[in-house]
Amino acid sequence: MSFENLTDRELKVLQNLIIHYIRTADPVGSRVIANKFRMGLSPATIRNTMQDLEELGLIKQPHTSAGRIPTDTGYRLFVDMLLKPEPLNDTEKNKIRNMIGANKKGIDSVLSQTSKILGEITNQLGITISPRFEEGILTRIDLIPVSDGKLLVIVAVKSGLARTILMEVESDIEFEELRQMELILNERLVGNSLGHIRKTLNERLSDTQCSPRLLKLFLDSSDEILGEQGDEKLHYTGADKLFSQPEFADRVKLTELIKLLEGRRELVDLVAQKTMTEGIVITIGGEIPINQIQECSLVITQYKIGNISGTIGVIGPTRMPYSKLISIVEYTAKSLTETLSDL
Amino acid sequence: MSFENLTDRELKVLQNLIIHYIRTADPVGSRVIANKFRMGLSPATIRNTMQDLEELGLIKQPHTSAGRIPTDTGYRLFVDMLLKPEPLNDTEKNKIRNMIGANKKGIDSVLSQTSKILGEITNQLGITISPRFEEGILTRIDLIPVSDGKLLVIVAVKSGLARTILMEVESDIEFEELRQMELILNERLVGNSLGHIRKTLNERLSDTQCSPRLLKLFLDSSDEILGEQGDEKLHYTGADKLFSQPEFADRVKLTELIKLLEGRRELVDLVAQKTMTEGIVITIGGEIPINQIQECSLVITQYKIGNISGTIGVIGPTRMPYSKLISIVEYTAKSLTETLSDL
DNA sequence: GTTTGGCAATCTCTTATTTAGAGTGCTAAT
DNA sequence: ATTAGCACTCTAAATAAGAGATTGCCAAAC
Repeated sequence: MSFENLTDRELKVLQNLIIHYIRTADPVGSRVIANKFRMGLSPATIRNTMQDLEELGLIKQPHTSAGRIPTDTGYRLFVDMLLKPEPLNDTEKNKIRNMIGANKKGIDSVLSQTSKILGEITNQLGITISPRFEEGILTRIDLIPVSDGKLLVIVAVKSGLARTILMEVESDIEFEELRQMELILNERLVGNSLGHIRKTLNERLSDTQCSPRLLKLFLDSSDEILGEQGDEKLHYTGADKLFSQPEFADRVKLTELIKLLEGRRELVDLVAQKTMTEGIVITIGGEIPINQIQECSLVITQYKIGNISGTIGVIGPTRMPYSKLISIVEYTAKSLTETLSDL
Repeated sequence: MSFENLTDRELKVLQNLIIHYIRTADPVGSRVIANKFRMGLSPATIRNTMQDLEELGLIKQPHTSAGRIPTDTGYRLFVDMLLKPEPLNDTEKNKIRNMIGANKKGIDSVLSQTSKILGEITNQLGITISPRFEEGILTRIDLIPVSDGKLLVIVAVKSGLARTILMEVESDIEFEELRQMELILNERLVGNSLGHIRKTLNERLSDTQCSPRLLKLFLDSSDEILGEQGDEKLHYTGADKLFSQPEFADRVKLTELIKLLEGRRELVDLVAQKTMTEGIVITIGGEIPINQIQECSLVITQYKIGNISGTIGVIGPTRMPYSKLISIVEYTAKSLTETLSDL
């Protein structure tokens, strides 16, 4: 359904209604809109307009004789057409930047810290997902024997990120054997993205004449080494913020949400998929393909470390202050990208 | 206060009361104890005994005309003297072992999985804390230049655990310089525990004649490299289990608990401290020095990986099935230790 | 043709009131 | 020492009553 021929008045009423509802969480009546927003119209007139909006499926009544609340469709229209992003003031910007910069002990801790900031200043659930290593361009592989029978594989990608994997090997592997393998790997793989390498690994290494057992080991563990999806780490902070929101008054919903968060996988997949594109992505209510959070919205965006990207954002009830959140998430991603390129 | 001169009857009544209360979460009245537990005494007699127990501070009434519930002291006595550990059956044992073994992609994922098991089969909040690296005996240090200006430090300790730290260095460090530093570090530090090394680092390296700038860098980053407290990772799973318990009916308590969990640090410190000793440690209610969870109990124990130890256990309301939990936590720790030494 | 005031109707939310039930503590009898 | 009996207390659930909000619609006003 297209809403292009909505009158100005209808748009204005919808906008005010949503703004007010986001603030108060109470169904909004015609009187409130007429008085609080000084539209120069009587409640009765507003009522008529509201009836129209309801017929269009943009707002609804929880029950007769309550005011109206926005539907998902209403929020969608609001977000797409009526929303004016609320810029951050300097205090807020500084707070974000300082908090992200405060703790530079590695990317993981920065991300954890970032989810905390997001949670804190948005009053929603802040989430961060670690970079999709797959996208990284391999710059180097090292094979280091540590203790007996252990081999440490170091996969370094552009922009200084590195992953280490500890592998089990037969204990009688010769140093020279390793050296040679290392050489071949670097020769043939460097410069490509891990994801690409993983897909084409067999061909790339097919005609080598290095140690067959090492080769086999490497091929067998390729998923682990090169990063098969599933190792993106999810950080979330601010669950307590959601608890105090009226939409989570229902214990069952709360429980479901926590289960989802603790399960991680499902959420990571969802978010990762939604954010293949650049810029802020907003997903509202039923647009989310996960049952447990269909009364929630997602505001997410990408951050970058080198040419690898990851995702940050917030989850909260559909009744969330989108205009503010967009600015916050955007700025936080920007700051995060900067901080990460620093280190 | 000592409770050594409690009569058999008093002990028995206390025991039954606690057992029943743990099951039902309802204050237990004299009738229930007299009838359900076939003590051969009338409710009136039980009432008298209960009055004694109340005077001793072992049980209390939520209000007149409710039954009694145990106090923290009561639980303590119960745990120390009256509890018969409930052995696991084979099904349970298998489930634990299989689930831990199912996912061997590195210690972190095993620990995460373990917290999940604990949560699931105890119906409490399962927690795991990663090994205290400090206790590890250094077997080797590698310094590997990765990209320009990045140095990867690999710290390997006994039992095949290794930690990697990515460091910033000046980009014109020579290979030979590194090699030499590496040699010296290995020579002087290997064989000691990281914690010990950290404390004595300055003396140990004082009279070396290796690259001064590398030395300085290393000394400056020693905390990061050798493991200053603070990097023990906390995994927890099963928060939703707690939500459905009546003791968390109060939203505020729930919120506080979540905040605590998300804060991590405080909980890690508490648990780590409680578990310096071997064996199961049970901490009940007010014995916990954290306000937010004073109506909770902790059942924790150590696991080992090589000679390094970490902690696992459960958190739940003081009204928890201690006798079962002890067995579960104990067996899980044992299985975990085995699994970890495998890999 | 819009817009508005008026008003009955509807529904929720809050607060009281009542009632039923459980458990205690005490006393007197066993 | 144990127990039956009983008045008393307090909670929890059910019911009732009342207050408040908002709507939809109609007829009047602009």
